[in-house]
Amino acid sequence: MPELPDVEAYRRHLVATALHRRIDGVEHVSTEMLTGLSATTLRRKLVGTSLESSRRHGKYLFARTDGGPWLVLHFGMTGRLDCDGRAGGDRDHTRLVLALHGGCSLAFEDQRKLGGIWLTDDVDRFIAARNLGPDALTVEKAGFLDALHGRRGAVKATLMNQSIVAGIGNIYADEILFHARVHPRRPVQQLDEGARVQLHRQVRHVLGTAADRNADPGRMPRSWLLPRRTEGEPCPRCGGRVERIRASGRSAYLCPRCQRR
DNA sequence: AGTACCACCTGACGGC
DNA sequence: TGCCGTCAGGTGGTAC
Repeated sequence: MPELPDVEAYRRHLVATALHRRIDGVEHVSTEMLTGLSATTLRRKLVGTSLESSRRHGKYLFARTDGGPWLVLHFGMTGRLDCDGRAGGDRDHTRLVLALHGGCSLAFEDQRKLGGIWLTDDVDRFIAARNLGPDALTVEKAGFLDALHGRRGAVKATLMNQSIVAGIGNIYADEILFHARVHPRRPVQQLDEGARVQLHRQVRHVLGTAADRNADPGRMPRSWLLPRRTEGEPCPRCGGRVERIRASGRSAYLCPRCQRR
């Protein structure tokens, strides 16, 4: 599931459940998920500390220990963060568990192991090293226009390019383009200033709304494309038929009547 | 700079 | 029930 709204929901969940609790143990460490980091080091840096604050940039979640370093999580396609299920819902796919003093255990699960776990001393350097663009939820109009400036590619590929703007994935790219009434294959070049401003508005609106609803697909507005992501379903706006095409190597759903090429 | 394709890994689902 | 192809919300590399 994890695009920006999901990661933001995980961050809020972490803040509500796991901050300021001593980490008594680090369990179920999946070493395949660690890059440039051993399970021993991870344990040594985490046990006895507590998580004191959090950040998110695009699809990356950061949690700062009072010992200094930040724990970094990326959720790939199947990652989840859960602090309720004390026994952990999903032992098979659990990749990291922080046993918290007097509270729940914070469990990171990732069936397909496409996510990752890191430690970093400097979040901004971590972000820069990965070449991430501005965060899509918080980027201001000027920053967004800047990011699009001079781009010649298809608009959907551009929105999903994490080094241009960070946090938009396949599902929400479709949702944003549906609201902005732009066809996914439309070259960015062809969007005038007004269309770009509208696109920025929809980026913030769609991601913000989804995050506030915990990225729960069942809670998305009926006026959205998301509940209608199936070929032939009625467009919630015009009643036309939802179409599925291939765009930038992924499935794209759109309403061909609302989103002209 | 942009695109298309492959790989990573582990499934779920439909057709036969 | 088993086998096979296809698809899945991410990212990184390669080749053109």
